[in-house]
Amino acid sequence: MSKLEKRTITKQSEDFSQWYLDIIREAELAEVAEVRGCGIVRPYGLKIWELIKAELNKRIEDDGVENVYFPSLVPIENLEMEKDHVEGFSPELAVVTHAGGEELTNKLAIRPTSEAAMYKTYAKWIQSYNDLPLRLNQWANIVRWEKRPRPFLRWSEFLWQEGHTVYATEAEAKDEVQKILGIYSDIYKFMSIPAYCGKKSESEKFAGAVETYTVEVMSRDGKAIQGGTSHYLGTNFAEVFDVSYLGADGEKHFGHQNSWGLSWRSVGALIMAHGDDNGLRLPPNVAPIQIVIVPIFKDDAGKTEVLNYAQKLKESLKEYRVKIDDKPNQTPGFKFHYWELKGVPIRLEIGLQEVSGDKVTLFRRDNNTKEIVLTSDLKKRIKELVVEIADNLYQEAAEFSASHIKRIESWDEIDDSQVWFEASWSEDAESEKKLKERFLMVSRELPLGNENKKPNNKKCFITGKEAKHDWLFAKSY
RNA sequence: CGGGGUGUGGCCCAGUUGGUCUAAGGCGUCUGGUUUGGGACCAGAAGAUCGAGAGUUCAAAUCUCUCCACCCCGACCA
Repeated sequence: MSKLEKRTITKQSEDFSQWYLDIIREAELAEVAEVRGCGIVRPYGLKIWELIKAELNKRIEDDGVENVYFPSLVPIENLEMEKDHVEGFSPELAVVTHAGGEELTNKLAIRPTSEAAMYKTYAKWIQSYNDLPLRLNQWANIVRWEKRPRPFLRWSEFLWQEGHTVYATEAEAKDEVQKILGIYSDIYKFMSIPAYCGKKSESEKFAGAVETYTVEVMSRDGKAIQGGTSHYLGTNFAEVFDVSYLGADGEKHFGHQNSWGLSWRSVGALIMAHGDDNGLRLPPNVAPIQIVIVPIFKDDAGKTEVLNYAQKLKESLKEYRVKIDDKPNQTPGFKFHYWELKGVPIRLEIGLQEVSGDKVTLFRRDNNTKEIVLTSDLKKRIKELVVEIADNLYQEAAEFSASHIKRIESWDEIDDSQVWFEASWSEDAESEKKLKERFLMVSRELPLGNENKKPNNKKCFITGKEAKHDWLFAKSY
């Protein structure tokens, strides 16, 4: 019973929201900042983001995108140039009104996204079709004064990557939208999370976009998290900022633009997709520490022997992120719990038993099981396990997601149980509003595979009118 | 912006019909010692102008007023 009292994490089944906050605090990922809605991301939490970032950066650079950096302050009139854009973002703008001890004549917004910050410059850089395509990306901080912040998922200030590209033709631009969507989906797979790719409805798309594509992932409480978006902007912004080029035909044309972004919200998705009642469960790809070695000893003689052995093991595992937890005055049991809470995928327990037997006791966090491995087999076993753990977490999440999407045919089948559902929909905006009002659910996406497919049911599940496609709906964060 | 709630050592919190409160307890921290195979134990220590201001009173963490901050449920939201 005394052990139960030491539990510092609320059970998922009791209060998922509290569980999430507990994990973030106890696993030392982040804490609430002095400024409302902002978070302080601690080293362990930031490292997870940096591992995601490194992988994503590599993929987009491999695809030919270059990194760039624009200022975080944007003249507010730039933001006001595109009508839908300003309507979408003005409520959540943070504005700088004073600087240098004086009131500014031209107010500056802290970027809520960078379309308006970048495209005037794009207009200068692009003169002819020979300057296209222009494919740039920036890693940046963003400020959006949301009414209801949430750690990682919706902080007032957050870090993300935003790609901004310009093509001569619609077809090329739309190709890229899909390619980026694929990269985002791969990034979630890199985190052992299945992503559902699809297109947003009219009401849910990005302010100023022609089309928004999204990757949606499922949290373990059955809610949806928008994991990244890839927008085709058409010539909406190009016409406003004069992003135009002289074509081979000698005529002026507007560029076809895309923007796409993925933020550290993905860290929140990672926590919610894999975490359990004992804490985080990190896939090896994004684990700040992939292997933790816990030495166990009784006296000074044993201590030296065990620590030497641990050191040797660490050196033999150089290709992994390995930590030896040799803190004195903490019992092995304490350390086991601590590193399980932090989600370290593999733990090696080493005591005199292991040293004398030339073996290690290995614990894997994904399924919480132990096995004994001969030291001679350790490298091979770990190489297998890194893959096995990632696959297992992916499988588990995929099965969970799939089993929590149900097909429904009519409004009457919807209940308040918070799971996703698929239904044939008329795509009528009013009906979506009605769904939101009654069940707090909205359309999540028109799945990629359903775009060119007839709906399963000819009748819309809300209006009874003609259905256009099969859509996914869910409550979301 | 509506509805609800909370502010007490680094963290969780007890105390709120005003009076041994000179503010209790747990976690953590520090010192010494014993320990270390699933959240160790003993002894000692440090650490709080009780969210802020004003007021009532012999007496305020406790009552009154004003303000501030944060959290939760919504509205809003790549």
